[in-house]
Amino acid sequence: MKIGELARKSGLSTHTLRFYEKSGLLKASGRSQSNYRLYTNDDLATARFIKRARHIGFSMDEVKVFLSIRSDLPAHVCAEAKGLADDKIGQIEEQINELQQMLKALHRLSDACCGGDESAEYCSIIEALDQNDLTQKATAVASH
Amino acid sequence: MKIGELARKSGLSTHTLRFYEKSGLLKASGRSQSNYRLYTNDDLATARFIKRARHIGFSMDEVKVFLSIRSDLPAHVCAEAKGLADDKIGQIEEQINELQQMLKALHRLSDACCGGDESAEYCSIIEALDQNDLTQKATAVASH
DNA sequence: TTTGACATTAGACTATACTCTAAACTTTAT
DNA sequence: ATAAAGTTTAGAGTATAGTCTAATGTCAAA
Repeated sequence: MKIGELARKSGLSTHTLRFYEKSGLLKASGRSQSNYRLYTNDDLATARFIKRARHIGFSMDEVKVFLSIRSDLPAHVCAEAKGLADDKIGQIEEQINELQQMLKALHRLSDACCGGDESAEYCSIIEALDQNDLTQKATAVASH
Repeated sequence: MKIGELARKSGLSTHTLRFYEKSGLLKASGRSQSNYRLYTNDDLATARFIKRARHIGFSMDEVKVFLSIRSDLPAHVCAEAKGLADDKIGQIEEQINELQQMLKALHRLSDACCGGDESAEYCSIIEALDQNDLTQKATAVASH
C-alpha cells in the first residue's frame, strides 16, 4: 500500500509517517518505480505499534528501543521491556506528583480569593504570589 | 542593582532575566551611563512574583496577565485573578487525568510481564503493544 | 486529455521556555 | 596597569514532536 492508505489505516498522517521514517522509526518496505513509498501489512502493524506506544507516554527514542526489541525478539529478554515500562511508570508518577503540588498551591490561591467583582486591590491571589509561602503550607495569608 | 545581583536574589539567571525583558515580563527600571540594566527592589519583587507564578504552572502569557492586574490593582477585580487560577486548575487536572490513564496502561503492561531473563519471544509487553486494547480494559492478553 | 488526487523532496515553521555564544565594552580588584 | 569579572547585543541553539509549504512528479478516471 502507498503512504496515504497506511495513513488512513494507522491513524497517523502522511507527514508524520515521513517524519517517522526520517527519524528512523518506520521505514517503508520498498519503493514503486515512480519512487512512491510502499508499505506492507507488517509496516501497518508497526505503525500501530508506534502509535500505541506513543499514546501511553513513550518518547520516540523509547519507542525506538521497543522496536529494536520487537524486530529481534529472541535476542532480547523480558527484563528489557519491563525495565522500559517501569522507568516510564516512575517518570509519570513523578510528573503527576509535580502537577499535584501545583494543584495544591493553586487551590490555596483560589480558595483564598473571593472571586467577586471587588477591586483586586487586596486580592489574596496577587498577595500570595507576592509572598514566599506558595509551595509550603498556607501560613496566615491575609484573606480578602 | 545590576542584573547579576537581581539574578542572585531572584534565583533567575541573567539570561532568563534578559529573556523575560524581551518577552515583556520584566523591564529594568533604568539604565546606567554605561547602559547596564538597573533594577529596583520592586523589580526584585516582580521577578520573584514571576518565578512563583511560573513554578505553580502558569505560562509566561498567563503570568503576563497577572502582572498587568498587579500593576494596576484598582482597575481589576478578584474574579479575573480567580478565573486564571481556576482555569489553570482545570488544565492541570486534565493533565493529571491523562497521565493517570497512561499510568494505568503502563501498569497493565508491566504487571503482565514476567520481567525475567526469558527470551522476549513471547513478551506480554510487546504483544500488548501489538494489540488494540491498550487503553481499554485488559482483555485476555496472553500472559507470558 | 485534462483534471484532481496523491506522491516526492528539502527545508521552514510551530509551540514553549529557555540557554548559550561571540564580540565588544565596563567595572572591580590586585 | 592589568586581569578578572560582569555587562551589552543580536542571533543561534536546545528539546520534543510534529506540521506545513513549495515546486515538482505520477496516476486514475471522465
